[in-house]
Amino acid sequence: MNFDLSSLNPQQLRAVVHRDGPLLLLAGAGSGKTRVVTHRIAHLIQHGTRPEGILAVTFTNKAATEMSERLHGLVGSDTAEKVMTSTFHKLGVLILKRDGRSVGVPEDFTIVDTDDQLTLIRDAMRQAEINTERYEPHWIQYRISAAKNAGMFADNLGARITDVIGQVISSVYRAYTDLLRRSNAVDFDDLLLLPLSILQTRPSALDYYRGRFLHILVDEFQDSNHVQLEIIRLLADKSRNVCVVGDDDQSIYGWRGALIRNILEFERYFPDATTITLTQNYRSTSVILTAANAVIQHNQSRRPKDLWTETISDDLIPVVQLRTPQDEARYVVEKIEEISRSEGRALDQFAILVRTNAQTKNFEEALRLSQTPYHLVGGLTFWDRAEIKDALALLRLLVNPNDEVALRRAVGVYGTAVGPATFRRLIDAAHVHRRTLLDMMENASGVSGIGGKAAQICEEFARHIKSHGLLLYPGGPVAAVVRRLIDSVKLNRLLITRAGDEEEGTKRYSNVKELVRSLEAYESRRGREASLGEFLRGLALDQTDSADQTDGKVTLMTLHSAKGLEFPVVFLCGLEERIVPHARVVDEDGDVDEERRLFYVGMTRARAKLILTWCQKRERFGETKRSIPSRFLDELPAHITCREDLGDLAEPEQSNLTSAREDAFRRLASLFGDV
DNA sequence: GGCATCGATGTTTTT
DNA sequence: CATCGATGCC
Ligand SMILES: Nc1ncnc2c1ncn2[C@@H]1O[C@H](COP(=O)(O)OP(=O)(O)OP(=O)(O)O)[C@@H](O)[C@H]1O
Repeated sequence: MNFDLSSLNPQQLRAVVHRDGPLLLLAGAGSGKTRVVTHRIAHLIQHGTRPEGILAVTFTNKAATEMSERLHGLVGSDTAEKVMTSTFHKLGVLILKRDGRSVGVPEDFTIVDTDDQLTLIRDAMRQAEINTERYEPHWIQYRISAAKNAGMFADNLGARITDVIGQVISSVYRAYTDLLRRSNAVDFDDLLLLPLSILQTRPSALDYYRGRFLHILVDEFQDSNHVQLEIIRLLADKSRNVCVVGDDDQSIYGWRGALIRNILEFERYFPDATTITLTQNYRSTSVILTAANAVIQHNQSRRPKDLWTETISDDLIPVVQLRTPQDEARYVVEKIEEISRSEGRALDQFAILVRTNAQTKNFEEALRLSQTPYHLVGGLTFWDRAEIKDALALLRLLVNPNDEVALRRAVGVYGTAVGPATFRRLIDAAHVHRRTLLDMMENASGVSGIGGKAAQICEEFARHIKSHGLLLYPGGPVAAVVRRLIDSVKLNRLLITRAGDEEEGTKRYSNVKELVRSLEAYESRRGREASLGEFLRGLALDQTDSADQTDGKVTLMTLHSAKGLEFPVVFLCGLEERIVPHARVVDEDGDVDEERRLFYVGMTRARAKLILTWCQKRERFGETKRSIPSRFLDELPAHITCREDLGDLAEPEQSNLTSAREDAFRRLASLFGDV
């Protein structure tokens, strides 16, 4: 073990060695919360706790990886590997795999993504006879998700909200759940809700997990929702060994059900909790911290904190005005080169943070053009390509022949002649005969209403899937079977036909081969433990390309993805009204304070240098519109910022102001008949 | 039942 | 502007 308690300040030390009962560490950005978590784990292990008995939960994969890496450095790889560092959703998969049968989920379940979810919601609306014109499927999807995050099943929701809208949502929710279960599938929210339900209703399961996880630690607890809190509550109820850390000022997931009160009122849920706060920031310079503190001060309800730092700096924070996002990207890339050269910083010390994934496009172009190595976090990935989803649909079917969404997609690729009507008949027949959809397809000619051509294609397709499905068995080869299936359906030709262009089709097929390579890599990693189902579930949960090295590369990502990370030099870009705060929040009377927290999170990622930029013009939905700087920029103390104007348009704020003033003047003048 | 064209809608943010 | 679903024609 390679860790040293003397590297902690007295408060941190107290938290690390705290023994009896629940512990809450509520502290500001960069005060060493995550460091406490990792050191606490190391300390527990050193004092005899089995590493397997420790569960460290985070909310994002990146945070889990980060935690795991820090742990490796502290206790060595062999030990670190045994500690269960996981996201809540991964933990949910673990519980569902072991105990899902009691809630109607088989071992080899499918996890549907948000696209599939929407497809299913549309189906469910049709089934529940809800007009898709009258109710926006997206909105229903959102409402169902919100209900799930609040711990409600369809019946709970229907009983609780008795007005028409509540009934509409709960009826779709019910039909949607039926569809999911019939497909042996769950959605992301189910990965939390169903495990909670298991823990609540199956005492033997609860006992098992309580015995397994003797110590629980949760990072970024301000982002927990109702269901997550309840899971922790149940798991820790007996041992009382729970340590949660977080910062109310960094709560940025309210839109997916996170409740700040989970952390602010922690003592209500764990009455015997000890609370420790940390006030020294070890990350940022005084200038950056002063700026961040000044901004977050504008939020109404928050726990006041007095964060301070010893790192004095007199570098002002540039607030740079650019003309267009293209200019902005070029400027940032040039600046990175310049700073990198003058200060001898490697490129992995730089991060470009933006509000939306769409904003990354211009930066990618500029980075590529200047041949600056970069790495993009999140956004649309390799796995979102149509041909990859097509191929994945085939794999999903191998594992789970009930996966309706996958079947529809896969058949569509395999051949024409099978459309919605055929599908409907198959589903109905499967229902009547209580067989899987794939079984019905195999005997499609026996289903009334399905004609020769369609039946033939169905049967052919079903035989491909079935015969290859038989080749999969526990401990057996995986990638080899998949390769065989892809050859036997002649995916290569199918993709070329579909693309209508040899070259394009071949390109798509090479992406599929890339997918197979990734499966091979997974298989050699897991050896005989490898299973296609696990590979697919892992992919649903985490689409990070593990081959994408971050060393020596600039990081480009959204503010949300940046939480918990730190970089010596941070660029916060696109700081305009309608971006930060986002238009949707402003227009729909949303939570502007959460947007401010997002800005705060961004600023506090920076260790040494923070550079803020905004553009005068920006394209939205094809048309270029004038932008004005984010209101949050006005909240920065003027004496620590330095405004730079690299735009070429007249100040829009001023011209607006002027014209408004002129307007008022004219109106006033007209009253006196003096125009 | 497939296929082309048209039009609405969307870019928050993640698992 | 680009995607995706709905509509209508073959
Ligand atoms: N006692 C300490 N002495 C020196 N450095 C420290 C100390 N505590 C924390 N740090 C350093 O400060 C930085 C921030 O720590 P950490 O990431 O744990 O903070 P955090 O509170 O989790 O931050 P955030 O909430 O903003 O994600 C890290 O680089 C960490 O190594």
